[in-house]
Amino acid sequence: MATLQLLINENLFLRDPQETELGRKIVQDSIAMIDELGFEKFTFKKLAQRIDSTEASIYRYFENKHKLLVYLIAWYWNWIEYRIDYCTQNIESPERKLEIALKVIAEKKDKDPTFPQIDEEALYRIVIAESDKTYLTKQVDEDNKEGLFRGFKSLCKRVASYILEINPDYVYPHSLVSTAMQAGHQQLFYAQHLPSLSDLNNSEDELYIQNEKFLKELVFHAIKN
Amino acid sequence: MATLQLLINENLFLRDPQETELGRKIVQDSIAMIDELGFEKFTFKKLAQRIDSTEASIYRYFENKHKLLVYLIAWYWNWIEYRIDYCTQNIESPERKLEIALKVIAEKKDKDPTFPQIDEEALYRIVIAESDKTYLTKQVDEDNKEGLFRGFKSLCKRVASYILEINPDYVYPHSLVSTAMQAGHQQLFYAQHLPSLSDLNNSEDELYIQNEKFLKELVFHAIKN
DNA sequence: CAATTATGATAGTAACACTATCTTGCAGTA
DNA sequence: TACTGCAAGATAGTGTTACTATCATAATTG
Repeated sequence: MATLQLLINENLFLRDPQETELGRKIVQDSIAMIDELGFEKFTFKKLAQRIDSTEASIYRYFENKHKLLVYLIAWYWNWIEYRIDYCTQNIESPERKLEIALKVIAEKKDKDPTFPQIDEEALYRIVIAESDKTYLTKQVDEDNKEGLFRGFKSLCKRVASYILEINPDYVYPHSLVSTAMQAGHQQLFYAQHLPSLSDLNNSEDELYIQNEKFLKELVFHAIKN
Repeated sequence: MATLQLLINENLFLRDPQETELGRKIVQDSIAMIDELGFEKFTFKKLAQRIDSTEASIYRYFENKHKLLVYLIAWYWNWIEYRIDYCTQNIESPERKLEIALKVIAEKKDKDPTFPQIDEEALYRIVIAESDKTYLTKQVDEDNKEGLFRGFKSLCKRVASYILEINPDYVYPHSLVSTAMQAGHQQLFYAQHLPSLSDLNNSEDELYIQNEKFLKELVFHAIKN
């Protein structure tokens, strides 16, 4: 298994954390800490203590904790797009490609040995619970201009293109995809914390399969003419 | 036009803000301020200055700013349920009721003279930009136990019941409704800030109509058997 | 009139989100 | 080997946030 590196937008960091020992530790341990504490209670000070470094050193990699979160979420979406790429190799049928994309988005996330330094399970929990906070801010327009959300947007565009291949007359391909991608996370969160907002039963095995089925039905029914 | 008061869960406040002058000012001006500054930059200190009161006084009404936000969002959902109630009076057909519910959820929000002290337009912008933050926290389970999300859940249940009337075999009525309600807000946010994630064009007149159409198609296609 | 209670005034605290500066140590180069 | 550059550590400091506590005062109620 080859060890790869995902290319992340340079505006997301001051110094590339993938290139140094300390940088990798920052990313690795921030994933663990945000997962444990939640984003609001996570601080650079606590992270510094944990990795036996200093606040100042962390600030040399990331401008602030918001950028670090956006970095992690961007990494996630790049990873998902890479996985969709990988899994749709040599497949022609747009229906099949759409199905695979939805599967990759909704499926249970296990450790990907291609990226040994990232704990994808923890990161997935962060994506579910925190990713909306990356853009629900007053600086969203500036952040967007800097290209911080490129990963999500590019993925959305790609899956929307499958939909247009299937039904060129469908009017809302991007809206449908962005809705489905967010719904996938939301339903997992609801199933766990606000179960009356969801019909997925919170049993580990069934959960992800049901979620995938819900999304597939939603999308394929929507684009049927 | 009768002036009504919505009944809000008592766990959301320490002293009922609807019953005093100061309380109403807190609610009114916090809506304006959160709309202007965004929730993270909004503080009780700034609010106190604006309404010529003190931090301490505001803390006598709301435990903290998170609870205040949850209060505002709860008010909003109660208002929406009241409006759906109002607009579905004497209507039998579940299809029609579902349509009306989606319309009320998606339509442009204007000042409702029934609640003269609330700026519904500003509140709607807050709901779009901030409402997810009410439950995307580590204390979601405790907050939920206290019934803080009752409004949203009750509305979801009601609309889901329309769906089950239409098609008793549809397996994901709650998931579909919660997805649609969130999608409605999300698409408006995307249209304005991340337009490549949406197909709604950001022209004031068309926007809400398109959004409503998107949601209706999504929901009605999903439940068709 | 006395008692209660809402509000205001003021002060204080721990944590947070940085910023600045200076030093150390190490890797590469002349 | 000495020189240079730079990453990281050490330390300190600042303004703000999110509270909590206490006391005074004014208005309302019994």
